[in-house]
Amino acid sequence: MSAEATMSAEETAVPADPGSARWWAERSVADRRRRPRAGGLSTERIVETSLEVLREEGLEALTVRSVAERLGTSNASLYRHIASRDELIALIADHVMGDIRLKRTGRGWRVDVEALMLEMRRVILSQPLPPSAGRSQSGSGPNMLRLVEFALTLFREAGLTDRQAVYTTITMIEFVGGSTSIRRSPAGRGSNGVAGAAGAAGLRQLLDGLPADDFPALGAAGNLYTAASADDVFTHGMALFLDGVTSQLPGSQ
Amino acid sequence: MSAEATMSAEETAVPADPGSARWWAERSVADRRRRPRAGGLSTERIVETSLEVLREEGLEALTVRSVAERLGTSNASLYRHIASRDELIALIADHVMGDIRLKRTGRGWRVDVEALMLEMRRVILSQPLPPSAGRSQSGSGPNMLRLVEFALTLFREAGLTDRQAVYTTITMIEFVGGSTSIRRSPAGRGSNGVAGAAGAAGLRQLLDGLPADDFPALGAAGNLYTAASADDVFTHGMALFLDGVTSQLPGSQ
DNA sequence: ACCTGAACACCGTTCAAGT
DNA sequence: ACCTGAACACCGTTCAAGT
Repeated sequence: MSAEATMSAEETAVPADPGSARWWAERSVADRRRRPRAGGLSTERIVETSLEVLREEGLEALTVRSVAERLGTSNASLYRHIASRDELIALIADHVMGDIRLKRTGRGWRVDVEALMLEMRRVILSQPLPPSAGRSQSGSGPNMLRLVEFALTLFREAGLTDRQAVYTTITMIEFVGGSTSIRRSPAGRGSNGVAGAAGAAGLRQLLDGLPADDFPALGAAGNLYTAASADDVFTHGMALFLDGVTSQLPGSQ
Repeated sequence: MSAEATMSAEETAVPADPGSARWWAERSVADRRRRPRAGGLSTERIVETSLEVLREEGLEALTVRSVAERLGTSNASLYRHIASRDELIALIADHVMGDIRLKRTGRGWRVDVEALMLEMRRVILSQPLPPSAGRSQSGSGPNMLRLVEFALTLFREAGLTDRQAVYTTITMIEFVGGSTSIRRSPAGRGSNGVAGAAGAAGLRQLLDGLPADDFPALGAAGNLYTAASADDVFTHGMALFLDGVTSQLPGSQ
C-alpha cells in the first residue's frame, strides 16, 4: 500500500534525473502512449542525427540547435521528444551500448567474461561520446540491462551465488567504465593522430620536473609508467579481476 | 636531439588539453615565472572560491561569471590566471585530491592498500565536483602524482615487479574512479536526502516493467540487484582486486 | 494536435581602452 | 603591467501564436 503510494507519486514528484533508473522507467511508460506521424520527428531520428554531429564535430558541437538544423526543423521542435540536452545525451549513451555483441564461446565462463569485457571496452572507446559524458547516464538503459542480464547469467553458471553474481557484475561494469575514462591521452575533439605519443611525451616531461628525492618509486619505475599502454594496463587489470573471481568459486579450496 | 625538438615544440604547438600530463607540465613552468601582487587574484583564491560555489550551488552554477562576482572582480580578470573554464575544473579536480591522506599502518601491504582505496573513495564522494567531471582531468596533477608514488611504494614492497606495480597502481585508480562515478543514484545538485531510496524504487519499477521471459537472471536476482548498496559493492570489488593482486605475488605458488 | 518564430536569460571568451 | 567595460557569438529553454 505504501509501495503503491510511492509508485504513483513518482509521476508527479520532482522530475527524474536523466539516465537514472526512474527516468528510464517513466520514459518507457510515456513512450507507449506516443502516437508518431509518418515522416515526422522521432527520438530515434534525433539520436541518429546527434551521432552524426558527434562523429563529425564532437561533444561541444552537439547543441539542440545544431541537431535541429541538420534535421531541417526548428530547435524548439526537439523539445517535444526530449525535455533537455541531458536527456538527449542519456539516450545516446544507452543507444551506443546496443553495439555491444553478447555471445557465448562455449569455452567456459572465464573466456566468455573476458570476451565481454573486451567487447565493452571496444564499443565504449569507439563510440563518439566521451566516456566520461555517457557513463553515469547509461547504467539503467535498456541496452545496459541486456548486458547486466547476460553477465549475471555467466557468473551464475560459473558457480557464484546470486549475491556474488550481482556484486561481481556491477564491479565488472564499473571497472571497464573506469578504465576507459581515465588516461585516453588527449580526450575530446581536437584529435590529431599524434595523441598517444604527445601524451607519453607530456608525462615524461612532467616526471622529469619532479624532485627526485620526494618521488623515489616514480624515479625507479617512471619509464614503465610513461610507456604503459592503455591496452596493456587493461589486460593486466582484467586478469586481476578474473583471478579475484576465480578465488571466490566454490572449488577454489 | 629529436627528443629536444619535441620538448621545445610543445610550447608553441597546439595548446595542451586541460588536465593532460603536458598541460600540467607546462603550467608548472608558467607558474614559476609568475609574479603575484599582494591582495591580488591568484589561482588558489580562484579555486577556493570555486569550491564555495560548487558546494552551495553545484556544477552548473560554476560559471566564470559567478566566481568573478564572488571575488568582487570582473569575469574577464580571471582569464589572467586560467585560460578557460575547463582549466578551472582541472585545477579543482586535482586540488580536491589533496585531501586524500596517505599513511602506513605497519600491518602489511593489503591493509594499507585497502585503507588507501577507502580513503580515495571517501574523498571522491565527499568532494563537491561530480566524479564524472573531475576524474579524467585530474590524473596527472601534483596530488595524483603524490598518490601514484605512494601506491607504487606499497605494491613494490609487497613483492610485485616494477612493471606489475605500475600496472596495478593504474588499475587501482581506474577501479576506484569507475566505482565512484556510476550508480550514485541521482547525481548532481538537487540532492535531497531521499536520493538512495528513490534510486532503489526507480530500479524496482524498471525491473518490474521488463518481460520476465527475456530476463530470467534479473528475474531471479532482481531483488539483490535493486537492494545492492554502493558501499557493499565497492567492498566486494575491492576484495576481488586484492585477491587478484595476492595471486600475483611470488609466494603464491 | 502539432509545429515554430521570436524572445528570455543566460553563457565563455576577447579586446580595446583605461589606470 | 595589470585590470575591466563592453561587446561578440553563441547557448538551452519557453511560449504565444500560428497551421
